[in-house]
Amino acid sequence: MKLATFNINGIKARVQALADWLDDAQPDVVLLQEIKSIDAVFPREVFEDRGYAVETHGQKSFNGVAILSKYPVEDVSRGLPGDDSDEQARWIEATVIGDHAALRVCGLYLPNGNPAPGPKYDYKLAWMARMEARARALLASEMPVILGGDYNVIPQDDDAARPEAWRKDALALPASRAAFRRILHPGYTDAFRTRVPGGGHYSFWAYQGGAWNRNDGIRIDHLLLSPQAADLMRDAGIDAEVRGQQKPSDHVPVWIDLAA
DNA sequence: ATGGCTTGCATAGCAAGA
Repeated sequence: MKLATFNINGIKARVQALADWLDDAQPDVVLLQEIKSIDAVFPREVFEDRGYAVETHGQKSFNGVAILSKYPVEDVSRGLPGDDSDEQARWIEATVIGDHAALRVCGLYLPNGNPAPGPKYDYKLAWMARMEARARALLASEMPVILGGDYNVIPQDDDAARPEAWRKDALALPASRAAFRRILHPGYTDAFRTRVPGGGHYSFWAYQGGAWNRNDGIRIDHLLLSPQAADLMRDAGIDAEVRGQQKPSDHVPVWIDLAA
């Protein structure tokens, strides 16, 4: 089973680019972020015609997450637990029934948090604390769990072409990195890191300043695997070439191959 | 860079992103 996460930066603007990548990469399960669409107008037929079940959790203009799956999907849950007043659409989870295992799959769009300090940064850290609680609860289920999405966290200096440029940014501040480690530490594995050590591998390049052509990127899209999911992993990678194609998102797909 | 692109939207300049 090939499972990917992809921040598409607006589904309306990215239908063609996303369809082209699906046809080329043939993922079985895709976690989408920043669909920037309400559920009612999400172009689900494009994906249903390709054999995907479509589950969305959108809102108007901003944020929004979705799951595409060629395998059956059960028990879909929308919204991150822990704050009933939070109306931002940043979390969706579902059970995907593979040929050999049932996986609990969570798609997430973690808040950016800039400018820091400030209320947006406070929201980011509070959201990460809620995610840590949910991640711990899922570990206790002993199912294979995948936490995939746009984390808006540069975990280490190796994950940025110019780490000094991000020193005071909400994506790399010590408190952001510590909160990321608190999610990881109870038992999750950063899938890409186990497969490819060292720097120079990114998942986002800004639209400004020729960032792609200068390879001035950051790695902020991650797939975290519970022990039971890590045991199933056969391979992991980043489809960086997608960033150089027509009308691209500023993020690219990050994927894993699972024996599931 | 005090944001140099890109997206969405009450379609005209904003807000938000990272």
